[in-house]
Amino acid sequence: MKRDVFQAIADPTRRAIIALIALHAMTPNALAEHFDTSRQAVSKHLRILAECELVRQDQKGREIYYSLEIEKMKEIDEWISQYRKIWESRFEQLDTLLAELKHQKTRS
Amino acid sequence: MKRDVFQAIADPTRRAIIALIALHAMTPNALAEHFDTSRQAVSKHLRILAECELVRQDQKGREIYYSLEIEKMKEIDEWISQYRKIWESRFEQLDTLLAELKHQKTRS
DNA sequence: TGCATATGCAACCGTTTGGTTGCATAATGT
DNA sequence: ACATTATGCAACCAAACGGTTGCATATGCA
Repeated sequence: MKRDVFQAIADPTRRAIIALIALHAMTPNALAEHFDTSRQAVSKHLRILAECELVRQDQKGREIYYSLEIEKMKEIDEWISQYRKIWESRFEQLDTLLAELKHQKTRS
Repeated sequence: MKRDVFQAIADPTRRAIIALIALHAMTPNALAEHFDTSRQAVSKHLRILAECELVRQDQKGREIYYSLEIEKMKEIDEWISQYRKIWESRFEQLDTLLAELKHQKTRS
């Protein structure tokens, strides 16, 4: 069952999990307390996140600490960056247009 | 039926549609030729993209030209930017660490 | 006017999703 | 040793997803 990163971040609960473990590693139990779903549901979300390598697991005794694999987030950033280029270039175009208008006004 | 942007970009076909209409506006028929699904399936994807305001529709006669609403893409960029901050700060930390190590080596 | 074309919508269908409950396993503490 | 705690896994279920086909509507053209 191959899942990609975009599938993983589609669910709001998973995005919330990502936000939480980005700050510091957390156990499934600790995470579950932040949501009004069962611990097992959170565990399922973590499994999905682990499947596409968005989280790292560190076993400490019987506890497993999950933390964000920030490198994988770059994949999303790379995807959005191609569109960032578009709006940045449009902004530049607007910028030069405004400069031209200002120039015309000064001359009139 | 409220859908958010992350749901919308979760599907690979929709991401492909986004990539196509980012360059120039296209009709559903023209889009459908790029995929091996029915025109109606593409139409459904367009409806979902339109629901969360990721596309603009321009009617020209009986044709409807769909183009990317680039502003909405910034929403995704804003989300990812909070994590971009994390890996950039980590890179800086690594950078200063390397600088320190180099300094120590020079002094030894 | 009549016919082809472009599109959206509704109904249906198999698969996936996100949740639940129950159970098994392993580590901790008394 | 035994009860408690932390976790994952399997089975089940309703809802959503992504696709299909069929049909309705509206525009363009001869």
